[in-house]
This record gives sequence, structure tokens and C-alpha cells, in this order.
Amino acid sequence: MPKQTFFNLPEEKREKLIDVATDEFAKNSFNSASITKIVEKAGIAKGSLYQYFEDKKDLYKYILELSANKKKEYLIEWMNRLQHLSFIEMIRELYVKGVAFAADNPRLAGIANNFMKENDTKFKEEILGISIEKSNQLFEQLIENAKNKGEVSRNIDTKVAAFLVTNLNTSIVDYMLTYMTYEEIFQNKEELLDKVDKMLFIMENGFKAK
Amino acid sequence: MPKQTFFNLPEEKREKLIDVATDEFAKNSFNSASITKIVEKAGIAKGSLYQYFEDKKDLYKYILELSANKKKEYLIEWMNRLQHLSFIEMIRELYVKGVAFAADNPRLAGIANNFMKENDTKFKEEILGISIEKSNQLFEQLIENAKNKGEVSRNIDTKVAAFLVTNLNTSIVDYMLTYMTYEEIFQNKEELLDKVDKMLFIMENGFKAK
DNA sequence: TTTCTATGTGACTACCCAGTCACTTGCTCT
DNA sequence: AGAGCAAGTGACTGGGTAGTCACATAGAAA
Repeated sequence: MPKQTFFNLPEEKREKLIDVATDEFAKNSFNSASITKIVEKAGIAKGSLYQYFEDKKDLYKYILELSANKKKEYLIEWMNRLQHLSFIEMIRELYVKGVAFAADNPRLAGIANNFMKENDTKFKEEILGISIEKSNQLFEQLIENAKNKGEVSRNIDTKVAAFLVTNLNTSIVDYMLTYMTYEEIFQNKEELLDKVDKMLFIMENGFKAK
Repeated sequence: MPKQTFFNLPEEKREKLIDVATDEFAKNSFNSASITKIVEKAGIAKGSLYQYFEDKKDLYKYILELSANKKKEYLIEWMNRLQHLSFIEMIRELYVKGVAFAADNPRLAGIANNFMKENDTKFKEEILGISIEKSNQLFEQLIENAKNKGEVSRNIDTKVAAFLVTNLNTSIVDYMLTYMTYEEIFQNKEELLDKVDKMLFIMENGFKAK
């Protein structure tokens, strides 16, 4: 976490640094992101940055956490309504909110997206603080519940289904951020949400003609 | 492409260089991969490498192409049987072959996997030589045909379905290579193929309980 | 033996990087 | 005014990188 000096900073300066660092980590992987460029763009001395943060990883963790918190804020309303929804409605909401968040906050979504692409699993787990295995367990639980309620077929494999659901979610966001400009994403938000609906239809009913 | 001098090399030396470069690009992104490390491990002088290849990108293209060719060889038998299969059988075969190839050739699959993770679309399209859009068209065609034969529901969106099929394929391979050791992949090949079957079942029939 | 050509070489250039530290600045309290 | 302390600074260290080039070597031809 940042040192106290960082929080003692005047808000404008602090926000500027956060803004610039967000940009850099949204456009580059952890390794490719440059501290030198960040301090130049923020208009501060390199030594100053090391008065605020322990090292590059410390800054990265902080920026990643900020982006995760923004997403949590975005999802909080949804979380409360969660109980009243059927499984497939829940997944649809998750996808829709995920795509909408990425459309409205492409830089923040980009940071998380780049993080997912990191190869070094040790590094990832160190940053997340938890084993990646565990983050799938929430979905597995949801699917099990849906099976018990008769919403989801008992013939499907829970773990495989959880994998499918999470991976498609990240694939959509990755597609948006990798192959569309921020401008295009923003302008085609409705169209993207429509595609999410179409994808959910396939997942609900399958490919097979009846 | 490599210079003539590369092909004039004694086979052993050439293979050694290919082997070492394959390793480096399987473990690192294009930017993180180090020419200096490659020449050290191959036991040649740095100047020599530049007698064989124009630059880093030239070497990368060559290694990537070799890995693609190996995969093509792997798929060639399957390609011939393609006509006799139903759509879902075709997709299953594609996934099974893809997973089996990655299990048997984790380094080669790793190169392609790392390439997919590159952020710079300009770079990717330059290397591929074609627009990424076009590579989806094959699948869209297959799905259209399957709709006409009544194998696939007319209610699903072709483009979205093609996206789903390709992305799940890469997600599975990415999962294998990122979260499993080569050893684990090799030992659990049968289990992985079983998971592919289970995933195909979901895609064929959907989540919904009947 | 001399000459020619192809190939091999590694020190070197010009760059980029994260992180450090001796020093300076500016503010507050006495 | 002076002391003390928190914060700001940028030249510097040590390390990495891709790519170059003047020279060395080796084999073939004359």
C-alpha cells in the first residue's frame, strides 16, 4: 500500500498521479509499463514517486485495487437484487454489468484485463492475495443452487459450467478492449449489450436445433 | 523470413537455435523474450544470429510459423474427415485435437497462446498478414451450413456463436498452459479431454433444465 | 601460395529501465 | 531569526535491451 506521504499530498497532485498511472497500466503489461514515463507525465520527480510508493509493484497493486473498487461500486446495487433473480438472469446481469462497466470505464477495465493476461501465476496470486482456484468457487455454488431449484439441468458438469461462464465473461471484455477503440466501445454500447443477450440465449438453449 | 545463411547451417546447429528460440518465445511475450538469452543458450555469437535473421521480429515470425505448421500437420488428417461430420461433432473434434496438440506440444501451443495475448493489434495483424476479422469467417460459414442442414437452431446469432466457439477453444488451451505444468498437462490428458466433452455437452444443449 | 567469399565473432553503441541518495526546498514551531 | 523536519529533486548506479561493425577465420578456387 502507498506510504502516508502519498495521502498527505494535495488532492489535485494525487489525482493526477493516479490518472497517469491508470493510463500507463491500462495500455501496458506490468513489465512494459514505465515508471519513468509515469513520473514524466505526472510532472513529478522520480524520487518523489518513491516517497509515495515502495516500488513499482506497490503502485501497480494500488491502481489495480482502485479499479477493482470502482467495479465493486458499480456492481453493488446489482448484488442486492441478486436473490430475486433466476440463474440465467443472474448471469445475464453479470455480463451486462460487466460490459457496461467496460464501456463506461475502458481504462479501468483495461487494467484488470491486462492483469488477467499476465503469464506469471505466482505474481498474479501474490497480487490477488488468494488462490485463483477459489474465485471460481462462487460460481460453482451458484450453479449448484440453480440445479437444486431445477433451473439448470443436472446433466451439466458444475465445474466445467463455471469455467465456461467466467471465461466467456472475460473474453467479451477482452474483445472489446483489444479490437475496439474507446470511442467505438462507447458508441456501440447498445449493440454490445444486444450481443450479450444473444450469447446468453445460446448458453441457455444450446446450439442444437429442436 | 530467415536469410539463406540460416538454411546453409548444419542441421544440428539450426535445430539447436530453433529449439532455444521456441523455449524463449513459449515462456515470454515478444517484448519480454530476450535475443541475448537466446544466443547465449544456443551457444552462438549475437552477430551470427543477425546473419540468419533480419531482426527479432523476423525470428519471431519464423518460430511462430513453425509452430503453426506443426499444428496444421496435426490437423490435416482431421481436415479430410471434416465433410462427414455433423456440426457439433466437428466442433468437438476441433476442441479435442486442439487440447491434444497442446498436451503433446505445450511449448508450441505456448507460442501461439502468448501471441494471442499480445495487446498491439497492429503488431498482430502485421505478423498474421491478414485481418483478424477474416479468421472468424470460416466458423461463421460452418455455422450457416449447419443451420441449413437443420443441425443448429436458426434462433442463434451466427457471428455471436462463432465468437463463442473460437474463444472457448483458446480459453481452454490458455487455462492448461497458464495454470498447469507441462507435466500435469501430460499426465491429465484424458481428464482434460473428458472436460472438453462435458463443455461440448453444455454448448450443444444449453444450461436450461428441460 | 595467394585471393576471394561466406560465415563467425563479441566488444561496442545507443538506448531504456527501476530504484537510490545526497542535497535542496519549504513549512511550522519555538 | 533559527532550528527541525517532511517532502521534493534529478543525477546517478547497475542492469538490462536490440542491433552493429571491424575484424577473424575457414574453405574453396586459382
